[in-house]
Amino acid sequence: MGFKFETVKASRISENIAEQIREAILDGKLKIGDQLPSEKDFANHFGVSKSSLREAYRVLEAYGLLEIRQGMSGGAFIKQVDITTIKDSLVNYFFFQNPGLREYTEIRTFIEPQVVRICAEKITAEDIEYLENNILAMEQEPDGKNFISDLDIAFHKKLVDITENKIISLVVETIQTALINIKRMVHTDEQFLKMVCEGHKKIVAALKEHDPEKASKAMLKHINEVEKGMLASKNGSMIITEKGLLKKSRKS
Amino acid sequence: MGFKFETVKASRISENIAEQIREAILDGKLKIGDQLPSEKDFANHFGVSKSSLREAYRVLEAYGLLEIRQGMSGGAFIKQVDITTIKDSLVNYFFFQNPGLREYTEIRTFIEPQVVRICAEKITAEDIEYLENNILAMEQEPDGKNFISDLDIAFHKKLVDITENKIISLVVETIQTALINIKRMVHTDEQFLKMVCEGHKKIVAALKEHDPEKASKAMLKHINEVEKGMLASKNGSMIITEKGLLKKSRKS
DNA sequence: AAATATTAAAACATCAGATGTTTTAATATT
DNA sequence: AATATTAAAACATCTGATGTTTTAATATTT
Repeated sequence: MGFKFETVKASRISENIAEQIREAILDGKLKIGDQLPSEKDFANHFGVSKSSLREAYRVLEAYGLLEIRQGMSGGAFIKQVDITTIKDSLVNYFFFQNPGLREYTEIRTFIEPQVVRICAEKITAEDIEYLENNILAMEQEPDGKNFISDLDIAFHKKLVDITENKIISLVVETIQTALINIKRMVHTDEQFLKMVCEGHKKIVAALKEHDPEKASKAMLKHINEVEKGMLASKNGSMIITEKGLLKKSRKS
Repeated sequence: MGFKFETVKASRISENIAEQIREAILDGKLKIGDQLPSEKDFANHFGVSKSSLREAYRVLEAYGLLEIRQGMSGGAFIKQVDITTIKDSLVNYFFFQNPGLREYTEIRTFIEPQVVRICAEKITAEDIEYLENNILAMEQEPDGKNFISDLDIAFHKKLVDITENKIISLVVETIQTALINIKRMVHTDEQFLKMVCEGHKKIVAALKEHDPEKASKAMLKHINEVEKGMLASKNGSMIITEKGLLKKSRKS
């Protein structure tokens, strides 16, 4: 025939309803905070059973578009999709894709040096103060643990936020979160922590001088050092490799 | 208290079940293609009603982790999350974030010039043939329409795929898709189309010479030209601006 | 009068069981 | 051998009952 038809999925009532509501949101007909009718009323309105409507609500809730509250003044309310929902679905997606550490590092080396280039121009005194406090906190942390990870995420997130680019924010934050999950599995020693702090310090120093080139180079160096550090570190059951990311070497 | 407790959400049976299954997948206990018990059996196993189990299945389906088929040898099967699921959730997310055209262009200028830099080294004769055919097809297309968009996506996707970086692929493909949706709303004239083709040609030419620097510059120029072109184009009801992306100017 | 306790109602959460629809494998028919 | 029929497994939907949460209104106590 020279072309292919799209595959059609048998329409399920709940899907139909969920899609109608989603489209109403995307068309601007339903706004954040708007309350949908109660299960009973809405089911009647659509002429379907409560179960079908409830399934539609569950799906929209999974999309992050709906918040459902129990109780007297409860109900179904349109909600802004939050970044956690997105991160979760990316976790699901990347679980099957299983990117290598190299892939994470590569995209970071593309984006983050450019990010700090912009930061070098736009950064304010308060931003710098925030970053310096962040580094101090990281240094004073007795023995790493996961609190460090949060500080690390916060550091890179702060820089990205300065660019005021929501897409870049999402991308960097997501990668950062994924990397942290890997880091948690390996033993990050004193030396690794020191290396991270030093890297961050040099970046901030360059930003203080409003030197884009210097900041960019410092960031690039930092990212590559972190990768090297992660490849070097290991613990009993996990190994991080460039490809395959992490393999359980445990024989159970 | 010096710290904050996490907010707890009242546990719903369906959520509990969905999370258990999701974790089994992420733990590798359930593999792609594995079939879950039938609604009846699994509900019995959990000691819950069929409706609760069905709601859990709906949620997992929304996550893209489950495929449910009707019929005799049907049932619930573990599925690899596909990119469409992710794109859809990003559409939901960005609907509320509403990034400006500038933000899309900016991250493209970060990533894609670097992508072609890698391509300049790794590209094969077949790749080049594919890209050249893509450009030819685009030129021969009588009057734009949306077929062009698919070719445009395919062109950039091909380049990204050469890098063999699944994360970059996802990011670029998602941005490309989002941009296409915007492009569809404005009138892209003959001139715009020609500009895109010329841009693509120059990129391919540089790749043929395996010149990373040249390819990178050509890509950067192309991306910026496309942005300029989109800002210039308009139709009756839509205007594209750097910020706010697109506004309906229709007074209804 | 103010603080506290009780109560009622709205809305979701769950359950149980009946009925319908889809899909496929097995069987029967041509 | 090809086609048509049938049976069964599994999901899809419906109905209606009961339980749980939450809040607002009311009553009670101090």
